[in-house]
Amino acid sequence: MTRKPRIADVAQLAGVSTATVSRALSHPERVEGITRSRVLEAVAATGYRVNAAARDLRSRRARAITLLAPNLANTFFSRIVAAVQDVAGSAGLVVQVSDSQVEAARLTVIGTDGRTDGILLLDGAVDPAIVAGWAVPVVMVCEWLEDVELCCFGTDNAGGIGQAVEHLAALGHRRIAYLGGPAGNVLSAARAEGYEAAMRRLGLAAGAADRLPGDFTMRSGAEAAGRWAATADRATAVICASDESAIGFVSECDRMGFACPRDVSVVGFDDIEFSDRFIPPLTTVHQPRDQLGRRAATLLVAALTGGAPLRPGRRMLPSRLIVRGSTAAPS
Amino acid sequence: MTRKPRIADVAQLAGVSTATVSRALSHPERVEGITRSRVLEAVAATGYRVNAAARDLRSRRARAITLLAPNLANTFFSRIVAAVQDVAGSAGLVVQVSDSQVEAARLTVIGTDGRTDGILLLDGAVDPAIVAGWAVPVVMVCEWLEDVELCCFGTDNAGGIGQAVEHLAALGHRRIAYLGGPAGNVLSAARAEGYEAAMRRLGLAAGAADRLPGDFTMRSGAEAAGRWAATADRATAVICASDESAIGFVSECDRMGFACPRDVSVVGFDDIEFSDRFIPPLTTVHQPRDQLGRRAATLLVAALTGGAPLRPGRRMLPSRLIVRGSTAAPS
DNA sequence: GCCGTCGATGTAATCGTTTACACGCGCGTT
DNA sequence: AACGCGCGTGTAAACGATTACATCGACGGC
Repeated sequence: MTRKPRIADVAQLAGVSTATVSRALSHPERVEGITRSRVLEAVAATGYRVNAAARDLRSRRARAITLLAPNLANTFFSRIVAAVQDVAGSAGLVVQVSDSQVEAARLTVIGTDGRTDGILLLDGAVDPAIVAGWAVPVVMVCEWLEDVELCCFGTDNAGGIGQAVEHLAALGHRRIAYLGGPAGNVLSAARAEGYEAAMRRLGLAAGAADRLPGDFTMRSGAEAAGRWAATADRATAVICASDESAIGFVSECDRMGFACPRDVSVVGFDDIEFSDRFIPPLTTVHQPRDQLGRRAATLLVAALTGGAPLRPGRRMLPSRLIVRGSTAAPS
Repeated sequence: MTRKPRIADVAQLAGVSTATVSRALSHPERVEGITRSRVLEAVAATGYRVNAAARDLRSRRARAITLLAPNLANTFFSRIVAAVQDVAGSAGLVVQVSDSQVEAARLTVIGTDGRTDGILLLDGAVDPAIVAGWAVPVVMVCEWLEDVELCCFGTDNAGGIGQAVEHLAALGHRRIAYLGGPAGNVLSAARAEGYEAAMRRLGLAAGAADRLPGDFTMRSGAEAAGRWAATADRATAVICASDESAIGFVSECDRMGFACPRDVSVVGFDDIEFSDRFIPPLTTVHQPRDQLGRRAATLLVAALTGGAPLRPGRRMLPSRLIVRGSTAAPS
């Protein structure tokens, strides 16, 4: 078997220089039509493929972007991954994924070894010093870093929760509990604030027992249900910081003999695919994950290819309450 | 600002040759202790990071593997992505992801441009000719290519469905319908065969109306529910080719006023995270997705780093029916 | 007829490593 | 003493593209 064809082989076969071959492939408009077709013929004849490493080395670009998320298995993130892959792929960029919760050393390397041209960061809990050390542009999605000026896409968390509180209040609920997200998470904080603000605005009091600890997971939702059931004077509605925790909550309620929405109204956050098919269908705050991923990726790609500067600032897409079957008037 | 430090800068500062620096970093055992520490000091002092493109070019390795799946947004695949990323990351390899349903040209390039050292293919529907054209080792996960000899990890599909049929039969069901997967999919075929075989084995007849078309999605499950409800002599149990379609089926039944398992028993396939928290909790065939991803990745990584040959053949992990609340004796 | 310009192409330097090979040295063996 | 060996290190040749710069005609304006 013969060795892999190089650009020189193509050049020889086409009777031109390697420079012309290179140009014919990456800047077709710069070579004359007849030459170009001769080159393309030779490429086809030899089965030549450009060697990405050589190209990357010389042109100092990796033609790849990296997506960093705290939990790739999560259905919330995977939808974003898909959107990002779609736009990056169309732009000829490879998408690399990595868990953002690895040792600092590995995280540092990602942004400094030249294997990636830009980073999409979906985790607001990474050390800002590491992010600052990266040599490539960064766009944050969903979450953000508190004290760092970055370009960032997210949804209006407080506003979404506000709509949920209003919806429940309009149904007649007065005791509305809140099942929060993990401590230290920026989304947790923003959503909790949205809850507190809306409750105050509507003149509703939230007692200590109405603030349930959680961490976005189904398990934490189920645990919260136990806690909720154990309180003497139960809230008639619960707003959950994520759909997963809402599903955990409702499912555990069901196991304990409480029905939703008969005994308790429940609102989620995210509008993941399953929410619509849960029983009851989950009332939830829709987050345009596809849009989020798509727009963030588009911006990053533009910054890389067009050199359009990446202006810092939080771009918040509106969130919207989707009313389904898990909320009803208190009985 | 000064330019990025190169290996020569480190070498100069440490008073050694670039070869020694390179060795100190990639083959520490080949340089003497004192020299090595001098080099490491210099690396720290200069803030040097090896340039991945140069390294890849010279060593003809990409230090990356690529995962190809038909739908990255799907929660079924994302769990596998996470597992793969975990083992590859620990081995120092980057994971690239891509949609396997793109034009042939893009798919071809993936395996021939030297940006990846190996491919994890989760799609049994790609053109075998393309796969054959790839220059790197391939491991298939979950699905497989019918006529190509590849190393492949999967679960015992027919066996899993068999257990489901037996379980339902033991509960007293005689009319057991089957909601299939997309036509042309190898898993669909294997599971459908498992259904037919088990029905025959147990002496149960499956009528035409008992074979419902589907494509693994929730939507198709919901549609199947409509079809099921419309048949005169309804099956008392339905086995679905995926959890998603099972969830779609049950949820649509609920909307039509049929309760599960009171009016119909339903079994899923996959055991995705939500199944356990669905209402009712879904009886389903467990697929060890984490194990599947982990083992496939481990094997591929071993083949790449150790040069262990990748022996073709289907490695089928056992599947296991998890009995939960969506199945009961017919009423 | 001369000169400037422009477009197409070739020449060769360059990107930053890794690694085959050479070299020098110390040591144990014959 | 001669030799072989192994170890640690240096020298320099790859790896395979891209691209700045040079070259060469053709062409148009004066």
